[in-house]
Amino acid sequence: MGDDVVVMWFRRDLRIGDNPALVAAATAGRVVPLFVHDDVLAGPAGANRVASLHATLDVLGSDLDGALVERRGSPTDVVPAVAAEVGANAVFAAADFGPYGQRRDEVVRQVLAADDRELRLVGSPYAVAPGTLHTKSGGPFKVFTPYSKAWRAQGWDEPVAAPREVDWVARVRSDRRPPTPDPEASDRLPPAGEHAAWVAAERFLSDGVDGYRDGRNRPDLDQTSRLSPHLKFGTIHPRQLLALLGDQAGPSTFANELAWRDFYADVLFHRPDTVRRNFVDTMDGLRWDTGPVADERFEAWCQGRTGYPIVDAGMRQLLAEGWMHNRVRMITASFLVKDLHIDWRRGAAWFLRHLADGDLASNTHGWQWTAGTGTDAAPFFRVFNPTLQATRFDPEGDYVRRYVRELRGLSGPAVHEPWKAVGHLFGGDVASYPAPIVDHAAERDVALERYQQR
DNA sequence: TTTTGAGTTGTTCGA
DNA sequence: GTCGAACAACTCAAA
Repeated sequence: MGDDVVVMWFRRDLRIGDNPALVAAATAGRVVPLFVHDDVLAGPAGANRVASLHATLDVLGSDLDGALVERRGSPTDVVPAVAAEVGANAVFAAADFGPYGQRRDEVVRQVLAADDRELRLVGSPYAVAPGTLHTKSGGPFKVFTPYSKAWRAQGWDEPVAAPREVDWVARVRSDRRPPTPDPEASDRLPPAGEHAAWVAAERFLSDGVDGYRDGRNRPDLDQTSRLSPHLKFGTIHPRQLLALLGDQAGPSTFANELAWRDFYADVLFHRPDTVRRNFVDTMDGLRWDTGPVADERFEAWCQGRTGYPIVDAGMRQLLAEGWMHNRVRMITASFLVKDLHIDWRRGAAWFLRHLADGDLASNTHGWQWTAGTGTDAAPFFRVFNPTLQATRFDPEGDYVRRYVRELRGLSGPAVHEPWKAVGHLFGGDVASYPAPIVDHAAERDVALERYQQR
């Protein structure tokens, strides 16, 4: 380590342990740790994700003894400016494979190069980086199962230790952070930062992972990993989780979920257009409802007032916590697309805004899967029945009662079908709950017809 | 080139 | 209540 100064540009890898870019930076010289608040990325981020980001940066900042530099602006201006300001000959970062990140990094690379500085991308937020795996004929995978086999065969690196000593450059100026849309949002979110990620990971892997395969589908139970916000901000890396799983990683359902994350990142990397466009263009003729009635229904869905308790519970959990149980994400998404016939893009945008863990690749392709426009487009006749899903996965109705206060007077699974209850027998609150805004059986037929006609 | 088997997460119907 | 079949037919991945 000489007198050289380098910049470590943190993006979505907000941790010190197992951070290959940081190791490379620390080896190259004295390090200026930088985070750039980019208004382009902040635009679609709602209060929950902004609060989650700020809380994560607070922890990282204190872990770095206050050396973290936060600037606001476009990274294509800010990163070269900071590099020039501190006299850095190189900027280190983990690669970003998203559509915007790819364009941004290419511009940053060029601007830096014009000043004889280097952008060095080391590592990625994935166990297997997008673009790595190919079918035998050389193309990208479009089906998950063969991808996951190649993914396991590929394997992943061991985690790297945190650099023993980093010579952080102190006292570089920071900008004021952009304002938080909702200052109270952080009170509703789980603890952020690298240490909290480890606590969550060890809790889950020591006593949760066994019940995960079946329990993860039960929103009334707490049997998911709750690691998605940490994976989103990189306070933990999937490679670290796979190492903790050890020999169990092979068959485990949880490792499979990590493979899904990598798969969708790979799909988006090869098809950046699918943020807006259908992955399968044979679905482009699908007719979506628009206009005032559709807008009113969309609003009812957003606010959790559709009259279908499991849907409303999920949508209210999203607003309250910036997180929704995965099974319920599928139920609510299916309801928007198949029962309300509203374009998956509107639902995807709403989710991305309000989810603290909102990830472009997983969110986009999760929605496309539900809409039947994405990978595995064939079984388009798969329409979730919200009441059947509710009774199957929230058998006692505990999840619904947690988020839909009006229905707390209904006990057991009766809460899933309030239209069968006689309001006055169960106290006044049930009467204030909306009647179903559409009839599922009828809308199911409409959806099937549209999918056939397209 | 052709063939073959398979594809996250489902629902409904009828026996 | 439980079970298997049908749903409609397409595309992918590998042999």
